[in-house]
Amino acid sequence: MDQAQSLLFCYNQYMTQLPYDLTSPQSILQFAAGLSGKTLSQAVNLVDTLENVKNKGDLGTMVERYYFGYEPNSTKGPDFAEAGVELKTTGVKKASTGKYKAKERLVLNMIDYVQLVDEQWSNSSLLAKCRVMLILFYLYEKDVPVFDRRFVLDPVLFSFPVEDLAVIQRDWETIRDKILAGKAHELSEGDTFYLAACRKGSGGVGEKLRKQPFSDVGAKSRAFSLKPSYVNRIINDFTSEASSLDITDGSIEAATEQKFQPYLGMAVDDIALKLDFHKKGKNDKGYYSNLTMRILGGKKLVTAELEKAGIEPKTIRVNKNWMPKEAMSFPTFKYMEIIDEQWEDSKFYSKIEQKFLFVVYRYDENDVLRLEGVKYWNMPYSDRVEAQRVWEDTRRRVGVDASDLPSSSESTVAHVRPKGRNALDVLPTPQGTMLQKKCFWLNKAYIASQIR
DNA sequence: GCATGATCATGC
DNA sequence: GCATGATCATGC
Repeated sequence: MDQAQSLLFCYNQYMTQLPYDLTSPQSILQFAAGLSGKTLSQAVNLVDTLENVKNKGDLGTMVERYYFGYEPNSTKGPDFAEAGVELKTTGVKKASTGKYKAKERLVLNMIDYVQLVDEQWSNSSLLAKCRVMLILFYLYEKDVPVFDRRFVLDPVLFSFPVEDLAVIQRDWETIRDKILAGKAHELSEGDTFYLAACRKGSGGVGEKLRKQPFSDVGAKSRAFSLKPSYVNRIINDFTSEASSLDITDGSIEAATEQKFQPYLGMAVDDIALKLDFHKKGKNDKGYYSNLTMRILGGKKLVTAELEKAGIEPKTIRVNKNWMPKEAMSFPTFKYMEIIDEQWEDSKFYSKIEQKFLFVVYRYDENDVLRLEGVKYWNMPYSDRVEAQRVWEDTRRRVGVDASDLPSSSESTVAHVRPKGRNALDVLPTPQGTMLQKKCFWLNKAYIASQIR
């Protein structure tokens, strides 16, 4: 064994417990997200000697070996066979508009001219390998070694949308038909729309041409690939900028607030246009919350990342006098459980102990709703004492008569109110009745006093 | 206009 | 299928 192999051996021994579930695409994706905003050498402890630095190296191979901890294969099936996921690592460039664009086509797999003519689309080797792909995007920079190139977009677990699949199948058949006609040597990327037969191989004068089944003319080797324009669509539709909350200078607060900066003072309708995220109807109750999540995450929601960072965003709409339109709800509690709980073990306790990010939208003098500002907030101690009193009063009263719980007139801070899918969404009570689900709420006037 | 009750769309 | 964030709806 040379040094690289022996190090790798130790590494694999150490990694017998992989930090992700090999059989679960979601788990693999989640683990891949750990690369977001980082370079490979930041993500794993790479020893320079492991790879020949002068050799430009293949980032995809290195990611498989050192990040995911398995030895790259060139089998026909997907890289993560159990999960049916093929790993792709591809470069992007930053366009003058600031958006990321594909540096080049995304190569899927080599075309075997002889074998292809015997395949049907449904049993094609292309589909077998690339039905689901985990795509990682790194920023291409010419003179930077591959392991120092940064993964700039979130990874995408990609399967072809059905409407695209129809086009791709036609493209695939177009390519196969050309080989059937003995014209493999005439293949061109321009023959097709999304899927293309791109040149792949050494090229040049000494290139060994490949055999094709229905002609004696040798053909240059080609691979199935997704055209750059198609990769750009994947980037636009499925990614958001990585490191949106990847904290480099240690301040989660600053990183988060920065995300809101461009939208401060902007009318909600304009934010909606800019993010291309629109209210689905009068009853789209999650809209402002989701809009907030998209300001933070671009085209996708970012709940999980925020949770990890210990941030709970709360969207508050206020009128021009800064009075919230609504009270603030928390998770429901179970009547049969709360009676045996201690305050410090309760969900409400853990909620109000944590830090919130208040995202305030305000109706201006002309009744236009605008993003007014964001503010980190924790509940002051004296109010937590009052919240505890309300909670303990609730626990006591659930035991007596669960239908009579603290209302908002009984405390300046919190009250109890229904919160369920509908009137049929009920839970058992100690009295043997079924009662609508309820939760703790922070009073409207209390929130008003806090955002002032 | 406010307190209270009822419910919606969404993500996991 | 359900918890969740949040808003809508209603009656006083």
